[in-house]
Amino acid sequence: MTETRVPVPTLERLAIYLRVLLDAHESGIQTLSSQEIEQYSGISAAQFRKDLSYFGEFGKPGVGYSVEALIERIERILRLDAEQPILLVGAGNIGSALVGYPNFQAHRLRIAAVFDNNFVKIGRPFGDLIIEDIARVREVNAQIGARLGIIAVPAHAAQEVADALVEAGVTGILNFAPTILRVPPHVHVRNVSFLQELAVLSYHAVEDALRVNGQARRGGKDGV
Amino acid sequence: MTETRVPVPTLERLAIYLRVLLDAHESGIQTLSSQEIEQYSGISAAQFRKDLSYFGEFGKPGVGYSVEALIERIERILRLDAEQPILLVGAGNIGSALVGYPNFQAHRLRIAAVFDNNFVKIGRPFGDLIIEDIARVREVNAQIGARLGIIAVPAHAAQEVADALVEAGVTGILNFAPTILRVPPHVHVRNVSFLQELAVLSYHAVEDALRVNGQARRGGKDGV
DNA sequence: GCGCAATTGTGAACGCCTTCACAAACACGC
DNA sequence: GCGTGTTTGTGAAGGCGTTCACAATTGCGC
Repeated sequence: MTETRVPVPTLERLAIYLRVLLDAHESGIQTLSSQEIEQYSGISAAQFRKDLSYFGEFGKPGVGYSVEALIERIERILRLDAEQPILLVGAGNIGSALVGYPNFQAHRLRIAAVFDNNFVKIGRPFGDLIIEDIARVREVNAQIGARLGIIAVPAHAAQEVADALVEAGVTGILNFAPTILRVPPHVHVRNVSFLQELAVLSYHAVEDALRVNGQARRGGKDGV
Repeated sequence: MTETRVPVPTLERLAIYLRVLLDAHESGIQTLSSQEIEQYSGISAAQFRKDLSYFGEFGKPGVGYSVEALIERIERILRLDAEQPILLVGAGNIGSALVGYPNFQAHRLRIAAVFDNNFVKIGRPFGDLIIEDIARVREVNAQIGARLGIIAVPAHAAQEVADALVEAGVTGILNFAPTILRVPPHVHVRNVSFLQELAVLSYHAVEDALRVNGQARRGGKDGV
């Protein structure tokens, strides 16, 4: 039933292509070959063509891809052709950064409401918005109809917020809290974890430093 | 030469295990089986055991893993056993959120210096730190010796900052700017892209909504 | 119109990570 | 001590996404 024919990595790359194409469009470029897209995106030409092939044919052999048409196509695929309202929960540091993030606009993503559970914050302005009570999320989203939500609260509160968002009709959650969220199968979660990213970099950065210094790795697997 | 024996996904999961283990440790739990870790982390027991096998043996058959010892082991693998200083570039919204992010501490990650190129900001306090001139990054890092850097500047300035960080001795970069960074082969980059994450969610959220409504997909691949 | 150069779309080969399945190791009770 | 139940560590199998390679298609110049 849940036919996820399109690989998730492909979707992730579509967003990258879109960015490259928007840049090119702004520069007045009208046509791009997969080869050129490789130059700008760092993703191989073959990969690009394969990714697009999941959604049909679009380029012209010997010519390439129409920048404008491809932008429209990818936007339609990613449902970024119409404005996507988003519910933000958590009016703290991260929430603040997100409200002020300038790049959403270009992708027609808009934070349509902000929630918190701290009664001191509720009612206060937050960017262009007023912080609302998380208890009212369902009520508010009955008006907005958002399918996307962002969780930017401390880890211990994240699950509760996730439940509330799902209750309110959200089917896609971007989670900044360092916790595993339990959600119904029809809801998609993507986690953003600075710590995880930094941990991976930490491993590589120092690992490489040891190699560069010509320092021998202590023998066997145990020498880590 | 560059023997990356350990898969990157494994490293990403190590950070997750570490979090689970730290939680368990705090709860006074002394031993965990791979089965129980699956419960808490959402990652399969087999995967967990396989991941650990890259670094040697550690559990005891019939018993499980010592929480405390495993924490130490993973911290050593990820180089989080000693404090890791980090250079942050960009004293804007995102930079502000990062400086205020409370969870770094538990992983011994510390933002050791903040840089910007805006002379209005330079010299001002930023969290516990004073904003320094990005032009001095090399000089400053000669003292700090950081191998990790975070780029939290607008896309158009990101490449220049990356070059400066590499010059200053950084070998791992966490990039928040929506651009592909060109770096020497010994430098590792990981990108954090809210837009990309939201785009993927946008696809799924609406895709599923259509299915739930029982709305037939328009025929063929083109019906996207 | 026709040959040539460029570029697409895609089946097939490949490689890598995940999952499986089981022998080996250990605790515990009797 | 020995049998039983549990859990680990890991080769082998499997699945999935990437890369390869090439036939098909188009533009362009002559």
